[in-house]
Amino acid sequence: MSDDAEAPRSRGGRPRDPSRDAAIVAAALEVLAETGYERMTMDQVAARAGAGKATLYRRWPSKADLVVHAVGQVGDTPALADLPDTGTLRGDLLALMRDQTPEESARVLAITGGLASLLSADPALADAAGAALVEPFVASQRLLMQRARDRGEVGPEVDFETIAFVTPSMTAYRLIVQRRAIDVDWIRHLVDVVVLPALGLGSDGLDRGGGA
Amino acid sequence: MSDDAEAPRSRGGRPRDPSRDAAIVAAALEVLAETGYERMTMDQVAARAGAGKATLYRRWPSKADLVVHAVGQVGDTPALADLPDTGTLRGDLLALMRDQTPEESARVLAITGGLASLLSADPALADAAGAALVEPFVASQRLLMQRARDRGEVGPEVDFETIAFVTPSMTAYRLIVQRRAIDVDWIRHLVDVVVLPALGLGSDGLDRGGGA
Amino acid sequence: MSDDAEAPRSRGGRPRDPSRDAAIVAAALEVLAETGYERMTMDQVAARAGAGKATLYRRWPSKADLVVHAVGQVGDTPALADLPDTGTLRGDLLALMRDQTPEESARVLAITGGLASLLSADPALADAAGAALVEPFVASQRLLMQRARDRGEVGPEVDFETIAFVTPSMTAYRLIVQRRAIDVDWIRHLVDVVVLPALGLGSDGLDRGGGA
Amino acid sequence: MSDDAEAPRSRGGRPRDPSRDAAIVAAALEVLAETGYERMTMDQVAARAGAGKATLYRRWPSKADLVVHAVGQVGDTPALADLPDTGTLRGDLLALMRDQTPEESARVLAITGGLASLLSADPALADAAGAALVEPFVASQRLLMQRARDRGEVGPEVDFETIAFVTPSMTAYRLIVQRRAIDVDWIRHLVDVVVLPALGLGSDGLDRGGGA
DNA sequence: TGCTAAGCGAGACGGTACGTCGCGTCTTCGG
DNA sequence: CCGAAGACGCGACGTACCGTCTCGCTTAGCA
Repeated sequence: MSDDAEAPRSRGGRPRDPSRDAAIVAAALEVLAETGYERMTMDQVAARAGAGKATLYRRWPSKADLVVHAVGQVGDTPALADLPDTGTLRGDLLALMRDQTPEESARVLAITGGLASLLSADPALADAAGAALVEPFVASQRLLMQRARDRGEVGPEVDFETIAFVTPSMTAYRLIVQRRAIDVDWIRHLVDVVVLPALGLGSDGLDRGGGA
Repeated sequence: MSDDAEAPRSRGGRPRDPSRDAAIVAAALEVLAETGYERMTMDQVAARAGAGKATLYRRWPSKADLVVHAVGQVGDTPALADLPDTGTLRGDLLALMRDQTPEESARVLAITGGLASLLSADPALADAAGAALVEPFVASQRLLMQRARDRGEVGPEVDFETIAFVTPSMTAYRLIVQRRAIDVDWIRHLVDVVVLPALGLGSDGLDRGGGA
Repeated sequence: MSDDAEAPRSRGGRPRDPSRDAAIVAAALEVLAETGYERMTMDQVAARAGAGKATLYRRWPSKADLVVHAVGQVGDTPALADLPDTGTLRGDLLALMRDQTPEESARVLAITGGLASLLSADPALADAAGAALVEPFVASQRLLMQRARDRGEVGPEVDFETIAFVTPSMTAYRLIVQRRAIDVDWIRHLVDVVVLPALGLGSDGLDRGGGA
Repeated sequence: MSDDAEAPRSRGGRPRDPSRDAAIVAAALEVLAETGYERMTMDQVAARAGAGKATLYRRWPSKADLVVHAVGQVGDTPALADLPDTGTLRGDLLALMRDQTPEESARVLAITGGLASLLSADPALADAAGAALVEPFVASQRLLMQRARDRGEVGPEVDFETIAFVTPSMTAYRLIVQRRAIDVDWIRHLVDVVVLPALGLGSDGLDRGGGA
């Protein structure tokens, strides 16, 4: 990845005001959470950010791009580096979700709900959104499982490719279709009932009973 | 309480032409599959149905309502009565998907992709869409599992509530986010690697290896 | 004028209810006076007449035709036979307008105002409207003048063709453009100041002073 | 009290492009002359002006308002300052109409015909149309007569208020109801047969014979 | 210090789709 | 076959939003 792909700042002229980026993204997320993607308008966002529309379009080429970028900011994308390490896969998977306060969860719910529209707006955009929002999530799942295999916790024959999508898929479904928040109990239940069994980590005193 | 709770006004006036409903819904699904929700226009649908726009709006109050209704029709909602009965849960779950020809699958993919926008347009609408499209799917999963329990194939302690959502969730994710079609191999892999293990039906000669 | 131009009432079937004609025309005039031609709708007229729209269109081929017919009814078109005969042209011309009560005048004002739209809707229609509404008026002017000439009151060289249009034109202008009612004073002023001088009947003790 | 009582908001924002006003008004007049008010559509006007519909509606709140304004522009309102001055009232009145080329006359005919609809659309609109189109015409008549009085050509007792309306009224009638163009012969006949006699300017070698 | 190029808020602009409404026709029922 | 009721095809209306384009002003960085 070279640096030179960034020097079109020809010469002279007022530099962009970085404070506008933050204001616009914040306004976009607010409006998105309040009204959903369809009903959110660029004028609304500009007005709430105290910006002109040209300032928005100077930074992002379209409403969809702005939203993808904004939403990408909110998911404090668990950096693959500092994933939790509790010693067991179960502990790791639960820890991954533990930080989510209820408020944060509600906010993500609202935004995610408002986001679904994007997925069909444009195939390329759907890919971008998927890559920006979901892939990091899938990647962390995969990485935790790989660590478990390295520890010998999981056998070498297990196929991660499908199982790594279980939690992201079901989380997305719950957020978007069911519009229900993600809480620790639900995550624990999902891990114990679906993910660990699929990985061959049987029912050893895990949560196996009924749940919502 | 009788079923025919439908005699709203009638007395006088030309009755609605039921053939228009069908024509409109068909046209809507065509256009939806071809262009996606955002680019589909009501004029387009009306023209293709050979109808006036007023005829559309007399039946559905908005574009979104029309689409939700139309999409609800397409799911040849597996009638809970005639679900497959192959003797084993695995056979049943695979048979559930077997009818899907590739063409049908591609069509569902196109429509589903075009539909995602709707989920955020209006919470009530999202509920309606969810209820019309996904709940029947979840219900058949649940019912097949219940039959397996009745046969003694699955223990009484297993929690269906979460597991019944695995296949619908992952199917939706694949269709909407990944935009990949559903084929039998993928379904078999999903069933063998995730669903059956979660139900306690271990790896007895099942597809357990890697897959896409 | 032969009778045979009227016998398409083929055979059998319920005869038309003549009371509907009157109800429809009355309703049309009401709505026309209240809202003007543009804002008057056929549904409105039908509803007020307690009729179905088909009943309207069975009698008149279009909204414009209905209105022309209806307005033609209101102008109790001075039958050329029983024109007033006071012995002098001035007396005749004034008598022609004398019947108009203020209420009648206001009603004509309202309707005429609502009518103007018609004149441009369709050239043929404008002709029809002109023929039905204005020509009889012009004809009575012409006829009164002709009688005056026969009496020797007016010389044989005077050209009626233009002068017969003076009162109709100025009346129409006042009603449509100025939206002011026609009253006896105004008519007398018009006759004395414009019409009679044009006919060579000079200012002999006539109203010659200023007026509105 | 200064004249420039016009500084509504300004501060910021792109100013309205005055060239759009002209283009829109021109397009409106073209379409109006070609098709009449009823058949003229705002999309048509916008397309021909190379403008968006919003640009039309930003300036005029409705189709009717646009047309009234546009038609008001067409009347190359004989500036009261440079009215003809031939030395006699008859010469002045004829000169007033002389500039009208046949093409201009046909154009005015087409537009005026297309305009009549408006008169009933809304009383206020009718007033506006009257004020914009007819009042200047009446005013020039009145002014020419006043000059004749100042010259001693016309006696001080003659009432202009009614006579000034004769030519405008009869012109409007001819244009709108009869849909016939205005030509010099007809004007001369009108002046000689009606207007001058009403002013007490007798038949001294004037056109007094029959005419259309 | 003053010049210049670019950023900025504001909002007009060309398009395009929306959802509504009116016309004139057609289709049911009951008389 | 008439009449009330009202659905139908068509097409224009006026509104709203997108993404672009001016305006007049402000704000660096280079001279």
